[in-house]
Amino acid sequence: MVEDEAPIRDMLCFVLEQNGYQPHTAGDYDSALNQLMEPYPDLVLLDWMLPGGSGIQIAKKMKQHELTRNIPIIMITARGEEEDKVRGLEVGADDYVTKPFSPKELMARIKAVIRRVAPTSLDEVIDVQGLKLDPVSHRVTSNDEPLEMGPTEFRLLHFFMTHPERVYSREQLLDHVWGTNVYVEDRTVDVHIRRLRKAISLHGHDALVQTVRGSGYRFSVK
Amino acid sequence: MVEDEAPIRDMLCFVLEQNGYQPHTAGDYDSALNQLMEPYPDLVLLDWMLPGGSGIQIAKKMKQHELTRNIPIIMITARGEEEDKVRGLEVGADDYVTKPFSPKELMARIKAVIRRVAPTSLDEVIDVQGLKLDPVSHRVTSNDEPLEMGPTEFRLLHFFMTHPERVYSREQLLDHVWGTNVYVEDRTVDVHIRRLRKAISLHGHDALVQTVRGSGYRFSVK
DNA sequence: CATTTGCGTGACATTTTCGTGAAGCTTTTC
DNA sequence: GAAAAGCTTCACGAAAATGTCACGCAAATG
Repeated sequence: MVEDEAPIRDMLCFVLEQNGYQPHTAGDYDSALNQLMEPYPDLVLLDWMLPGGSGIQIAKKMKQHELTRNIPIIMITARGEEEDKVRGLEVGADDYVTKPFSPKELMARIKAVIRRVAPTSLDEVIDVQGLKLDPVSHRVTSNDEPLEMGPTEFRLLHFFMTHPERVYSREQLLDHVWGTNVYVEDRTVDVHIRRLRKAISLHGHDALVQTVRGSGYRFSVK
Repeated sequence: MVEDEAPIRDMLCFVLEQNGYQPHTAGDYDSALNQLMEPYPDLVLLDWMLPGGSGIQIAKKMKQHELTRNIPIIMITARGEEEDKVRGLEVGADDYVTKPFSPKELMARIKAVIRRVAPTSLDEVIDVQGLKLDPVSHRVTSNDEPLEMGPTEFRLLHFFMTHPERVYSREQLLDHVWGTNVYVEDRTVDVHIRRLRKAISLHGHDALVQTVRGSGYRFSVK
């Protein structure tokens, strides 16, 4: 949370902790950028009205660097500051709340953004019915037997396992797994889906990658 | 979407369809007003710079009539036209975007407006008497038992469940579920209605899809 | 009650979509 | 710098989905 006024910081911290989050705060530009890498946040609450107008600077910096580009941003604007909203959304903020806002509204937006962007937390071993993926060691096992796959298949599986129970079109998968602004044919996804299925088919785990005809693919336990 | 320039219309249509919306377009005042009632839109994207300054006229007309008063409006303005923005918000626009705008910004605003106006019905599981539809995972269950159906039947059911207790003619259903400018026979709807009923008949949920003789179909709990 | 109108239903041809193997090219590895 | 591995595209066949029609039944009409 980047917010220069201490009372508001405290209030927000209280609300966030009440809801099970672990807020880290920053009051100015430098402090905010320092905390981007350590501790790496799941979401940034960014006050747009920082002294010196540095809110937009922070957002821009985040979008420039690979590691912080995908951290979702919710910006906090004052009512009526329409220009700020426009610029914020242009820069890539995912959502915004307008001061004054109710804690309930803020929580709803945080949950919505996190659910959309990163349903599962990072850097922990993900286990779905014995199919385990370790983002740190870059290993995948099926009932503790090691599996082999290419880099793209690994990223694809990682994305799927952190975003389960949700349909993604081929273009969305290209955006999330390949990266934005990559000109690759839609159907290329099919081939990697096939390779991924083949790679994790050992104990029938290929059934987790499901085709949703006309829409895309889904990673699901059901 | 009311926009007089065809290239921009096409671009916006493309973006909207990519994001799962079903845009209907109008290029002028008359065409726009005609489409307000049929097909009844969930949201109006209104270009403020229509020839003859008729953008504001459309907004005024909408606010005068009972049935169109509550349809949210997002207006599209040129950068710097502050007076237009002020007048637009006075007349009752819910939000605005400034040309040129990024697709991401437009989508964020559309979602924000829809969420504010109709908190439910977006990305949430819809449950009608045990018949559940999850727009995110693209799943339908009847008393928690999974149901199978084709893409068209899914879209049809999704439309029905978000617009219950209201009769729709075959042509209206074609507009909303198939999309504009599709030349398909009216009677084709019958067949898909039948397939939908069959698909959700597990626990008698087919009774929710009702025939209104001479008028069309209705999704209703009564 | 006879007729007309509107709707349900099964079948079928066509189109769309997806899985799959192979080939060519690029990147990485040793 | 050569070999291996990986990525992308293409082509083809299989499967699913779609649109249309014909027929029969049921509801409205008068």
